[in-house]
Amino acid sequence: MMMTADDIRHQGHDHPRPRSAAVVDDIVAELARQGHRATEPRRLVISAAAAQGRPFTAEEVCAALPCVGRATVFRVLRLLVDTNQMCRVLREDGEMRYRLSSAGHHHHLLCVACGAAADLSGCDVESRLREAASAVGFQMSGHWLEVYGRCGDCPPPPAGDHAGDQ
Amino acid sequence: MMMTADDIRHQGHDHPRPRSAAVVDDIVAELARQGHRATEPRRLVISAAAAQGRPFTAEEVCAALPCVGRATVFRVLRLLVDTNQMCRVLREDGEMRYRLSSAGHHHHLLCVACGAAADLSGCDVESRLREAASAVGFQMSGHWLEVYGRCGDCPPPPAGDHAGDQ
DNA sequence: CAGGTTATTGATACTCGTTATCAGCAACCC
DNA sequence: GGGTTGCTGATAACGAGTATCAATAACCTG
Repeated sequence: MMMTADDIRHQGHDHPRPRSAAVVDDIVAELARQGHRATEPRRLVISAAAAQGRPFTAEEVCAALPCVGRATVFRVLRLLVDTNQMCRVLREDGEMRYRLSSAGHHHHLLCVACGAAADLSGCDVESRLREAASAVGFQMSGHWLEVYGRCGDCPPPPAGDHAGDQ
Repeated sequence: MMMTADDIRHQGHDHPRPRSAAVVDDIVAELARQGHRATEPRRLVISAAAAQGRPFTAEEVCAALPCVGRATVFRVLRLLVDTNQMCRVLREDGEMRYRLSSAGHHHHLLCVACGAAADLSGCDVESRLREAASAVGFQMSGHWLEVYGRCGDCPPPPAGDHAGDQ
């Protein structure tokens, strides 16, 4: 009766083990390395997360996985965040979403048109901020940065318009 | 039976109209200019917000103003955010707080020790980000940045601990 | 591979912050 | 002063996330 993790990747690929399956395995392996069990619900949630093309909400995962309990979805997401395998993304309107990301510290480029996210790194904001902060006697220890705009795949808004966006 | 706005400023000042009263008047005037009525509950909420020394939650305002309904507190806070008289502040733990601020775009230095906030401006992160974003075909239109650390008034953490970095 | 431990699950009730509803009230304008 | 109509307060509802707890299933060990 239970769906398997592979049932989730229904993206039309012909390959028996698409990239997402490897991603799932990697994450599950990392969880195991940290003493967490490799359960089917976890695989399912991770797989569903990997299948998302953009930052997603817990609710979306719940909807995609009716066979997995709500509480479990939240638990797995939190576990992934706690083990640094997933990061939280703050949308411009204040909504918090999730995104798989095993990278270390980084920032996001969030497309306000299509909702896609890309990682931003190789940017030295950090040192700049540290300087500016210390100039007013503030010792910086961390920061949160999200960048909003329009990704390369989205057509620019018609010049001089007020329609079609908001 | 209703408290007046002035009853709220009980900070030990002797002046009949402390600075906060002027702040309240300014904000109420701006609201009026935009077609919103100058009601007593609004004055009370704004006054309570102005009395806060650091970013606050709606709950704190509710507690400080038992005579004002919960819904109204939230309504006024939202109105102030929508009219750009107040900004939202994201704490490191993800909690959202409010802060009066009529300034334009700016960022916050948030002290993780005492919870105080200071505005950060005169920092050219914006242009840096714009460059870094456009380098990957992303047209930046906005950003959200919070800086965490320790303000000048808070003693540095005891040497040799791990607090303060990540 | 059976068998025991124990982490994990799912259903549900609950919390918390915030918003919707709606009748009554009170700013504002004339 | 009196009428419009925006605003208020009480309350119900909401959405995201967590606590509870008995039942289940991973993993270890033999």
